[in-house]
Amino acid sequence: MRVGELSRRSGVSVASIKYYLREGLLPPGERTGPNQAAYDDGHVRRLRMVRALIDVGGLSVAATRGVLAAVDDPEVPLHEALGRAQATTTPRHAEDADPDDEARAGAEQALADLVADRGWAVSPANPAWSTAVGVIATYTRLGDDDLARQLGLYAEAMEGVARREVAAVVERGDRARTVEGAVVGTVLGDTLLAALRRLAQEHCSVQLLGGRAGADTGD
Amino acid sequence: MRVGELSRRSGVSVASIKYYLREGLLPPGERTGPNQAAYDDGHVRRLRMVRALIDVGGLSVAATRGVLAAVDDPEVPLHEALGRAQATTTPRHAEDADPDDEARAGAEQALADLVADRGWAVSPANPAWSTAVGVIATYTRLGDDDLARQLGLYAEAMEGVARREVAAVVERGDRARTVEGAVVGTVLGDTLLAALRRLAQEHCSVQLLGGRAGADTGD
DNA sequence: GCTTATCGGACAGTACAGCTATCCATAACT
DNA sequence: AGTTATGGATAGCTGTACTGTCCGATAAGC
Repeated sequence: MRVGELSRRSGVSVASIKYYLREGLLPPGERTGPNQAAYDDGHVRRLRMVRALIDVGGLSVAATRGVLAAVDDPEVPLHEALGRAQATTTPRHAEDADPDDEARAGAEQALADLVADRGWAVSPANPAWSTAVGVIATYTRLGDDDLARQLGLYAEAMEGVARREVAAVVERGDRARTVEGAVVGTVLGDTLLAALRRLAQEHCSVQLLGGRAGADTGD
Repeated sequence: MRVGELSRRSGVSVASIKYYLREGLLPPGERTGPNQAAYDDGHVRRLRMVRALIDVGGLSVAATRGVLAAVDDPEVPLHEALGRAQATTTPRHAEDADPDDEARAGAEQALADLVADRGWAVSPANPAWSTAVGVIATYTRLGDDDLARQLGLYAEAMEGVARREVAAVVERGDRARTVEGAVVGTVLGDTLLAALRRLAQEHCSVQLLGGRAGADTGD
């Protein structure tokens, strides 16, 4: 198939397909002549994945490229591919380490304690680590310590989720599909969890505060 | 205090403060002359909150303005303010309802079943509803049904989190602080939960797959 | 009282992301 | 043979989030 059909089948405009080709999100088609190329179902799949990561997962084009690179490279062992995919999907909050930042130091300690309590084997080099530290620090800086007190609860909930997710990922055969599924699951899972949290909040809020559900029309 | 000091105390440049004033994220200072105004600690707090929502929570300036509008309006009852804050912080995935979209219809059903199973009292008008439907539909469209099978787990985890969060919010006095805390908790909580999920995944992945932690340096 | 820094306000300009449009020589359908 | 589509390159567009510059007015230091 050529771009026209690829576009029709994927719902992505030809112009955007060309853009994704340029940006390396979509591998070039197989050449059938000096200026002619053919695409296959793999391209349709890939295109759908790109749109899912960008539109639903909210990744940037650059982050998407990073994720796909990890998915594609068969050299990389599974657990590392997952880690790398994770790393590229975790937005980096630079923060640039203000040396005497009390809030951040406290947050770092709080997270270290939490991890120790739960017996987690994690490395502070994981970008998620500094993201978490940043959030905790921000929260305490805003003068609210609720979130800090709920940290254990959050960690427990996420451990339960992660355990089942990792187990589900591991018990599969095909590496390519495994990595792909894990990546999509990680990225889309964030969005899904956030949405379910809001629905659960609405439910609990109705229960406790009475009245109608909170989120009528918004804006 | 005037802009210069406000800038120093908040770490936000004067130019950005002026921008936030123009965009209505920061209320104008109290006028002390035809072209002179004074700011107070409330402005410092507000500015910190703006940066937290934008930098850490990843909200756009427009979304931030919506959130703050809900926080500020004392007419709105608490549970509705929370809902509206929620609505504005839930990114709208337009989707524009393709009429015969099988995946979406199935996803809608799956979510309805889930909500019924758990006995949640939620309205499909909640923007989080259509976000969740969109994610589930995308997942099935990508040909993977793991996430769909994990839906119940996700919902359970989020219900546990939400129950404690709502309880924590309700038991406070001051309305303004309550709403503010809830908003910040909702927005920053998303980021924190995502980060903790990744850390938990790393831990579980190390346990199950052996080898080093997955997220060494990334990209 | 005079100088110099700072202020608020308005508006133009910048940087980047993510497309979108146009052009052109070739190739494919009809 | 003529219309339409293709690959490839490059220019342009739209939106977001600032940043820089200019202005006349004011405040602060001497």
